[in-house]
Amino acid sequence: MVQEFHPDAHPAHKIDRESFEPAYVQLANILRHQIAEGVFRPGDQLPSEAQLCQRYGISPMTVRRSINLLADQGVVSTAQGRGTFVKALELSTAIFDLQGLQDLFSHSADSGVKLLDVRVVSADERTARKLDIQEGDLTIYIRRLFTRADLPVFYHRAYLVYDPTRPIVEAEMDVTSLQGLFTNSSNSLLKCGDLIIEAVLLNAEEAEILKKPLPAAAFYLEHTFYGFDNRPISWGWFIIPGDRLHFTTQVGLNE
Amino acid sequence: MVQEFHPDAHPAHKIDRESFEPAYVQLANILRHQIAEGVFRPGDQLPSEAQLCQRYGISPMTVRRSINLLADQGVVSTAQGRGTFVKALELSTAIFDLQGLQDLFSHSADSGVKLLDVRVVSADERTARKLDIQEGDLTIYIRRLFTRADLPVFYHRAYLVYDPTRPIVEAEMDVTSLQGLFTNSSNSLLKCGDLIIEAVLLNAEEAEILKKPLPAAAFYLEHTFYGFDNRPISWGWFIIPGDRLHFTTQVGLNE
DNA sequence: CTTATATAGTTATATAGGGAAGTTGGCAAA
DNA sequence: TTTGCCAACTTCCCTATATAACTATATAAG
Repeated sequence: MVQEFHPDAHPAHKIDRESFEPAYVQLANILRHQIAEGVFRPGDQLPSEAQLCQRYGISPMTVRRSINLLADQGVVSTAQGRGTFVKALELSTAIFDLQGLQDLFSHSADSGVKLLDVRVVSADERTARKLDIQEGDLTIYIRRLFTRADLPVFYHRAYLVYDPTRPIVEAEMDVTSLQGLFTNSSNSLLKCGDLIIEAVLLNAEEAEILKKPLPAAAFYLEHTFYGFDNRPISWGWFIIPGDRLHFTTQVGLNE
Repeated sequence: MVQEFHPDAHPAHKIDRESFEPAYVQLANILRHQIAEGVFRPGDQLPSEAQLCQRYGISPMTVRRSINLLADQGVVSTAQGRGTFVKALELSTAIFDLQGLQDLFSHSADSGVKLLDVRVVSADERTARKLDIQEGDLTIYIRRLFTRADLPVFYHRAYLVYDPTRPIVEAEMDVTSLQGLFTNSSNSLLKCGDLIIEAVLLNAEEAEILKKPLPAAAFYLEHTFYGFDNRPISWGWFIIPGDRLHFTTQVGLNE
C-alpha cells in the first residue's frame, strides 16, 4: 500500500488560539521552521494564502501578516499573481550592526570614559568643509578614550560646530557628551548621520594612546551628524584596534 | 488676533486615492517627512491611530500598517496603551551591509575572478574543527583573487567538505563557485551562515598577491556556511585591503 | 494622605471581503 | 503547425470593521 504523504496530512504544528503568542507570529514561526527543516527549499513556492487560511483555520489577513513578516526578514519573496517563494541565501543581505560597540561599555561596570581634551579651536580647511562652515570659524574639539578594565578600547576625536545660541552644545562638552548617541537619551537635536567604516593602520599618536605596538590594524569609523536644518553639527571618528573588537552576524535561518 | 495653529489646520499632505502608491505607504511617508521636518521631535508622541484615521480619512488597519512600517524601520516605537513615540537617533542601530562588496564586481564589466588554486587536501586540526570533521578528512581548498580594472581588490580562501555524494560540490570548484553567494542563483544547499569581520594586518603572502607594500591594513571577513543538516559545508575568509573598499551607511532620516 | 476602583484613551489582534496583477489554457487566424 | 489574442483563473494586495488587551488618569472610599 502506498503511503499517502502530503503536507495536509502532516501538520505537525497547529495554531494555539489560547497561547499568549499571536496567531500571525505562530504561523510565521511554523513556516520558518519548515523552511529550516527543508520541507520548503530555496526557490520552492509556499502554499497560497487561501490554502494556508484553510489549513490552519485563520483569516486571510492574518496569513498575510505572517507572510509580510517573513518577507521583511528576507526569508521569502512575494510576487503578485504568482505566489510566495523561499529566497536563497544571499551574502549581500548580511548586515552588521554596531550593537557590539555599545555593549562594550554599557553592559559592564568596569568600563569608563576618559576625557583627554576639550577646547575651542578654529576650523582648518578640511574641518570647515566637513562641517559646512567657513575656514576659521570656531569649533569644539573633543578627544576621548573609552576604557574597559583599565585597558584602552577605542579612541574618539570629534569637532562640533560652536553655536552660542544652542545651549545643548555646552552640555555636550561634558564627559557623557556623545554617550547619548548610544543610549536613547534625548539627543533630540540630531536628525540623521552618515557613517563610514574603513580598515587603517594606527599612526604614532593613536598607537601611544591605545597602548599598541606598531604596526597595528584598526577600524576607522567616521561619523557626520546633521540637525533638523540639514546642517552638520558634528564630525569625528573612532579608532578601534582590530584585536579589541570584531563584528559578527548571521545570514539565513539559524535554528 | 491670535493665529490659530494646530496640525489639523495644516495638513500640507493628503492621501491620493488614485495614486499607484498604497495608502499606507503614503501615510508612512507623510509622517516620516513631518518627523524629518521637525514637526514631531524625538520623544514626541504621534497622533493616535484614531486621530490619524479621522484626519486622513482612512481606516485604522491602514494606519496601523503605516505605524508598523515606521516601527520596523526604527523611526518610531510603539507602546500598547500609551501611544506611538518618535525614537531618538541611536548609533547602535546603524547597520552595514555587504551590498558594496557585490556591486564591486557584478555591476562593472572590468571586474573578474582569477582562480589561483583548487586542490583536494586533508584537513588540519583547525580546519577540521571549523568544518566539524575528523582531522585528515578530505577537503577542497580554493584560492581566488577578485580583480577590478586589473587591480586586485580582494583575496579569498575557502575549504569545502569533500562529499562525493553531493555532486553540486563539483560545480563549486568552478570559477563561478561562490559567486552564487552574491547573485540569487540556486545555491539551495546552503541554509545559513556565520560571519565575522575584523581589522588585521596583511601577511607577506597576502601582500604579494594583493600587490600592497607592507605594512598594510585590511578587512578580514570570515564565513562559515551550513547545510540543511546543520553541518558546516564551507569555511573561509576574504582579505580586503582597507584602501580598496569601505562601507558606508546612514542613520536617521536622510531626506 | 493613601489606596482601591472605575473610566477613558491607546495600541494590538482578528475577521471578512473586494480589487489588481500575473498566469494559464483554449481558440481562432495565419 | 505556428502565432496571436482573449477570457477565466489563481494569487497576492488593500481596505473596512469589530473586539481584546493594556495604560494612565481621575474619582471615591478608607
